[in-house]
Amino acid sequence: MSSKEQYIGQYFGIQPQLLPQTATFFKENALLKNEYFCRQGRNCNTLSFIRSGALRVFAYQDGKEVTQWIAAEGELITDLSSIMFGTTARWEIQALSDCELYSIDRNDLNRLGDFIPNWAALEKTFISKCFLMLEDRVFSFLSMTAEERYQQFLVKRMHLFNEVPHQYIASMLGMTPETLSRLRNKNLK
Amino acid sequence: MSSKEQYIGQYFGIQPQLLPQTATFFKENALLKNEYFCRQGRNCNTLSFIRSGALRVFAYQDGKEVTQWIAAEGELITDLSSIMFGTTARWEIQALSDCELYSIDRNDLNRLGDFIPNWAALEKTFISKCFLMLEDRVFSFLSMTAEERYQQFLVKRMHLFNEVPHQYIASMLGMTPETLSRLRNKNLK
DNA sequence: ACCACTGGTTGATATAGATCAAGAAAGCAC
DNA sequence: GTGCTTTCTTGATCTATATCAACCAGTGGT
Repeated sequence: MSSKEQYIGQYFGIQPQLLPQTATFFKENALLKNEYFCRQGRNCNTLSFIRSGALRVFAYQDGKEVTQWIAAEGELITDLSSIMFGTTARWEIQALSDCELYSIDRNDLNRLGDFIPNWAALEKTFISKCFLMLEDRVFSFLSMTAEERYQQFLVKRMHLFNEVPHQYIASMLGMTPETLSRLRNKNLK
Repeated sequence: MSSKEQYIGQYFGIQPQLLPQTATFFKENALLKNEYFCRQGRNCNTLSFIRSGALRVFAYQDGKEVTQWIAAEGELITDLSSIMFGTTARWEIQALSDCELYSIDRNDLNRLGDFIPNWAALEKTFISKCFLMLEDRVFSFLSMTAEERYQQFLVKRMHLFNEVPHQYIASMLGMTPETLSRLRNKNLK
């Protein structure tokens, strides 16, 4: 089984016999560091598995960039509103490093339902899991200090520290780079 | 068309001719103030439209109650993880006032797919919208001050101020009741 | 009417984390 | 390597918001 098939199977729980056919819909492509996967206000018609590299989802607020999320190897990236509802994208999505992707466009994504019997249900399941993850994230802002969010991040996604600039991690965690730096320092001692 | 059918049609975009049959799955029931709709750690097998009243979704953190969400008239309430995946509930959900509900249980919810052709897709759409709402909420914690979140809340859900204790709204917005009180005071002048 | 209870306000103080500013390190180009 | 840019760290200060504490205003029960 190709790596591509493994990614897809893992994410959506597609029956093994349908995997090869499903996988043909996903095309390999690449992004160079700093290239945009998608621009706010334009359409984003692509959903991709990240085979290597990392991307950051952000938006501007009062002239500053606020990082909403960082997606890395083995994860999915898209602008959900655009891919699901055909709206313009809510987010800027930019490659933090050279990226290799397996990508499917909006039309093909919708066509998957034609031969995967329970495709809508699989999508529903997938989006529900994303919802629960965001629910946890909201709760972390309601109930935790910056230091606790940092600790939790260490446990869940420590590997990102070696892959992407810390300033973006700080922003994603709702703190300044200075605060993140101090927390790291404090924890090393 | 009954009010029940209107609620359901509005939320899920069900074809008018299927509405009466769909509506029969939803049973009217009521909760008294302070009664629990669902308890953390137990199963939550119900999804309900709120016909009147309000409920609060919360969890305990360090012995304190942290309010994740408040749902009011015209909105849906459930513990998504429990209803979707059959897990135990992540949240405590309690009536803030006497509530009238239209409720469907997990089995019937799954049975809706048997005669509503594109039911899974409708659910997918619904959950996606919830996801986008949470995305906005996360962004509000990343990029806004307590005062700005309060202002945004005023625009979106001001009516809740007259329906539920302010301490829960404060918690949901990620601030203390004292801070909310001061912000309100400041804005009246 | 009275008491008890819950919820809201106000003031004084404390503190986590932001901001501002200056260096230090680490990448990257040539 | 040498310089140039980007990122990270450290220190000094400031500020939004939390905490603690007292008090006040409703509301429901008896």
